[in-house]
Amino acid sequence: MKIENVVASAAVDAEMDLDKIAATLDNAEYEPEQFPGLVLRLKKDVPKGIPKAAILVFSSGKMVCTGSKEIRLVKVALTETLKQIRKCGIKVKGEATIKIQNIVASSDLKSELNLDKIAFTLENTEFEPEQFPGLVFRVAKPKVVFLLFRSGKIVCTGAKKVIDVRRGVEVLVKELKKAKVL
Amino acid sequence: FYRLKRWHKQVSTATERNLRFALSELDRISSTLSLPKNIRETTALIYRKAVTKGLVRGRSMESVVAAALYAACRKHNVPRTLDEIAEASNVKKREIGRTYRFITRELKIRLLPTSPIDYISRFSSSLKLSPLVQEEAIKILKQAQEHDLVSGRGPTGVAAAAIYVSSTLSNEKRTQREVAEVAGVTEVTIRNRYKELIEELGIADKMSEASAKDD
DNA sequence: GCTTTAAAAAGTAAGAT
DNA sequence: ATCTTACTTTGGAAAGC
Repeated sequence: MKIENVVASAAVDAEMDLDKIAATLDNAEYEPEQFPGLVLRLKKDVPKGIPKAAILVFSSGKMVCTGSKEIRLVKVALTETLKQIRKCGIKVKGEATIKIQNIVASSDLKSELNLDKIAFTLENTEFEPEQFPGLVFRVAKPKVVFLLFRSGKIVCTGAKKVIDVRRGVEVLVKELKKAKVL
Repeated sequence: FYRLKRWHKQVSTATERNLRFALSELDRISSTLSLPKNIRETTALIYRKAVTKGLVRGRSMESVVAAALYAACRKHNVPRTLDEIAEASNVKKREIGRTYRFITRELKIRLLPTSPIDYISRFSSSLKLSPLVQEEAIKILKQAQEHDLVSGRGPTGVAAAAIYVSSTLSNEKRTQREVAEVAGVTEVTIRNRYKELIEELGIADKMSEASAKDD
């Protein structure tokens, strides 16, 4: 499995002056009429060790970090975000409290899938080719959702821990084998 | 007691009013799509179940009617595309699809994916193709199913490709543009699907011979 | 429910060349 | 005809409508 994206929420104990940040940083977008959060885009900078990510900053000091390819990089991105915010003259104490909210991963079962048969055999699935070419497979424990494609490529989303992705794949494979579709 | 009585009365009145509006909306969409009575009845049945389960809360009545209609057409094997229903109603395609998946999940209605075969007669009629060409298109689709060339692709695109191939193989040729028009897909899609069909089904030679000739 | 963010899968679409 | 860009689906948080 390859992690493609990590979404995390974070918070710092400080009020954010979004107008001030938007006026100071050129990598920030702020359209309060459209969305209450300020969008801060970090571009990948290998020498500085900065990963690509997009951070939504709210006036309450709460934030959302998206786009990380590794769990570890969420903290790196948020640390850089606070650094830039402080550079705007806003005082922020300490580090942000981080909580991973969603992990998106992809993989390849290395076997073509008969989605019609899977949809017909398993109840926890949805398959509407007119609307989307992938089959939706919901796993209760761990609570994750898979998108299965006829090529055998799969996407896992909804996981809050990396181990949930692994366990989810185990459940998925077990179910597919039980239904003799893999 | 009076209070409870009045509450019942108000609820049933509100429900009836909702149902009346829903049925008039259903009639309006049905007539623009000229759908038969049995489909309107199935749609009304699904809509009533949705209301009973409180599935209309939080979304527009129109979207639920449109979604129920989409489901009813599929159930009777005379599918209308989301685009067609979106055009006949004032609901966006995306919203109808979401609502359809929602009520279908909640009411535990499981419908098989739409088969391209169910689109053949309607598309062929629009193209004024003979029953012979239609039957050939259906034969191609059955072979396509065996070769797993249907699953995961849009049903209308596959149906359009089959019609394009069968008409090309006959003396009732239709252009990709004409077929694309009635099927509501692009010529690029027909091209992608029909190339896959003739290659996998081994009728590529027959196709190139046929397209070289005139009607 | 919606709005905004990011990313993958595969199919389809639209506009440009 | 082919390329590029973009939209469909899945999941989750943020503040406000």
